[in-house]
Amino acid sequence: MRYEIFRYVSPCGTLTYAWNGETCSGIRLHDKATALAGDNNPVTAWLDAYFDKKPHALPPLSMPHTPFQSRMRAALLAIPFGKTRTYGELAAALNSAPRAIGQALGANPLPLLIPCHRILAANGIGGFSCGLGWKRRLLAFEGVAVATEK
DNA sequence: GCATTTGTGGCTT
DNA sequence: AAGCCACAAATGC
Repeated sequence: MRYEIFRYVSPCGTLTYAWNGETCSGIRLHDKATALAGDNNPVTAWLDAYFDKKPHALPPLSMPHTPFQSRMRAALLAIPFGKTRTYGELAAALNSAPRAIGQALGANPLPLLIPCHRILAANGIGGFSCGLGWKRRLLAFEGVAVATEK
């Protein structure tokens, strides 16, 4: 399977994603030197819409590696724009445990497309797999005030 | 109140 | 099968 790394410049920074022509298999939130210029992929379209605060259907994503991530994905996608949930809430929704959620989210190969950045700790911002700075920027972009910051 | 510890539950490799 | 986790709630002080 051949895939290419594309680059997308967003208001929150530069990110790169792997697009094999059919599905998005992964996304990285740091610039990659070998990244190609972004093109009219569904992923780019989605990102464009997202950063324009417009609703848009997700591009074809490579299926999660585990069934639970599927549920998690659904739960995450259910979070409206600009809203956040806590790990505990999400855990309750998935009938799971907060730490497990963190683990699963951290291993999520598709951050941002699956809004894992909207998950905050009960009294903090929590963490982010691809750099906490991104999370803060994204939340700020969505107009979410993080309580923990001070 | 604040700091630390413990419990939890399951995901990832 | 063992380690790992981006939490949370409960104690101890």
